[in-house]
Amino acid sequence: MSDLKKSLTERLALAIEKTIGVPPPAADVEASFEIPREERFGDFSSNIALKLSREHKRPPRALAEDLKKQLEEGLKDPPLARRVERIAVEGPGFLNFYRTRAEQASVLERIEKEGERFGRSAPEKKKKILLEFVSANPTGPLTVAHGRQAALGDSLARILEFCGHRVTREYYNNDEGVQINTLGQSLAFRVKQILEKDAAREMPENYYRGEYLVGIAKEFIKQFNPKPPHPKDFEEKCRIFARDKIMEGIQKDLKDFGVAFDSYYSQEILGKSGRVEKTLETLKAKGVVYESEGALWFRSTDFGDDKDRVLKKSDGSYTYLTPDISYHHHKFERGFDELINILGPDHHGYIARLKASQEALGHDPSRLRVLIAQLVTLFEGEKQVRMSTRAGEFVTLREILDEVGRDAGRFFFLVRKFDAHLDFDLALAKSQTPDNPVFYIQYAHARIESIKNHHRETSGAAPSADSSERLTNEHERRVLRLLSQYREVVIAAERTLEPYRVVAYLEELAAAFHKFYAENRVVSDDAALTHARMRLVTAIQTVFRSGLGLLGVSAPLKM
RNA sequence: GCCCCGGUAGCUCAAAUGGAUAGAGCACAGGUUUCCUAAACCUGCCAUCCCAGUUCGAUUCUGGGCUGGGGCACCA
Repeated sequence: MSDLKKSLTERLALAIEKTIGVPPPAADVEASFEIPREERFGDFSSNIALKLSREHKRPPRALAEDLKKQLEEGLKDPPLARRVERIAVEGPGFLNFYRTRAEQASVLERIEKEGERFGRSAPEKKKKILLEFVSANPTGPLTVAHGRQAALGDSLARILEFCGHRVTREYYNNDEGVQINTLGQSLAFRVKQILEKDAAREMPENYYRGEYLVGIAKEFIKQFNPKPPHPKDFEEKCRIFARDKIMEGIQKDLKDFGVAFDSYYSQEILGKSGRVEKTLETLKAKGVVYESEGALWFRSTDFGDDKDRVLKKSDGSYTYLTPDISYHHHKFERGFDELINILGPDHHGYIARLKASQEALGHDPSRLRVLIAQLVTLFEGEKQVRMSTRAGEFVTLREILDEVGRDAGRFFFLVRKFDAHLDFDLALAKSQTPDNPVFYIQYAHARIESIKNHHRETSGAAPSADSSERLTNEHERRVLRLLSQYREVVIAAERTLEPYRVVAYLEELAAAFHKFYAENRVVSDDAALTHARMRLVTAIQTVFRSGLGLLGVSAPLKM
């Protein structure tokens, strides 16, 4: 909350007390403030009169007028003096606050002073957060779906860090289990296929059929020179080889996508640590585990799940859930205040049981937040690009990187809120035209750099006086207003865990800048005006750099 | 059948805990450059799935319907 908003909140609370006799809850007053959608409704707006009118049986406009009178008393003195120009009652009973010009322009000073830290705010509570994302099984290359999760997770981490939290980016590596075994068998099959020229044999339905295993098979042959008949450990060798090769590829893709994990948490190591058994014992001790039909069950229905879940199958092996429970238990034990998981839509049924398990273990389930990133549909212009994992064909993250590059890729993955389906138009992302929002924003940033260069070459000394009061036309006011909203946007993105808010903001700022630029010369004969406008565009550039940084998109100086 | 996410302009999406005349971009039609990058700008056109309810006020909340996607394992 900005200090002006805070002062207004306090003043308004006092005014309410004087007008209706009782002090209102501070939270209600604060919540009544918003930044109006439209500029003509002022810089801040409160709907408190509308809210109070029912309870106090007074028409909202009349009530608002009374509050306005009380508030106007305070405009002559600090902290509101020279900051609030006027207060108006508008619409059905909104109280609208209009800042003075000096106050509007004061954001420039703040940006100059704070630089890239501008927009940061001290969180109410600084949290230690574990953000788990991607966590794709190392059975094949990363797909577009993982791309979205990677972009989302990394950007979220940047936003949370910007807001003062400590974030650990973690990848849970499912490096053992049924799927990895199948992967090993699939590679063994491919190797034999090559060595024994046995291409006619049908690959079993459940095997990983993607072409990428053929390449890995060739590498395997080159390295080990295996000869039939294959020894007993052949398949095991294949399993390890395939798994590790694929994981290498995944890590390379992530690196090239600009996503760096702080840690990779191995399911295999977890299994060997004895932690899973310990967690199971803990659950047993809590009395939430029972035996039935030869299997071991978790009574998750006690914690709001639809049905109870099997922990240990009747064949003695664990389900996927069991080590995962242990893993999340360990996350809490490692001292994180909050856990955030980003999962694909196929996992949504999984959330309830995972939360149930953590509650059973004595953790507050609300400290585990699971974000479901909805599916991505690829388009090439109008035409949908079909993906089918089963046939072993899918569009990979690598292809996105090769086709549209890192910046456009990341940007387009972030452009919608994560719980909405995403249409990703490859043709648009590739295009270098004004319809492409990435270029639109980056171009604005580069254009400002160009103005700065021009200014450096043509202008002499800067005027000493503060000339920001010269920024009065509609474009300049619009930009100033947007700049002062940046902080609120970042805070909203932090609260909702939605980076797309930053995207939308940057698009708006870019539009405002381009419009300003089209109508106004920055560098002119008027030294004071030039100075003021240089400050303005420099401030815009700072915010672009900051905002693009939160998305993990570069801010080029030249295009 | 149950659960989750959706349904807003021709298309893709916004809209703060229920607020003011529902905003953008694309597409379409037209226009703008002696000047800091035309990768830009300007003008015009077009919308809340349906039916009730709550409310001073509903895209937002409630109920019912229609509709798109995903999920409902001793798979991972």
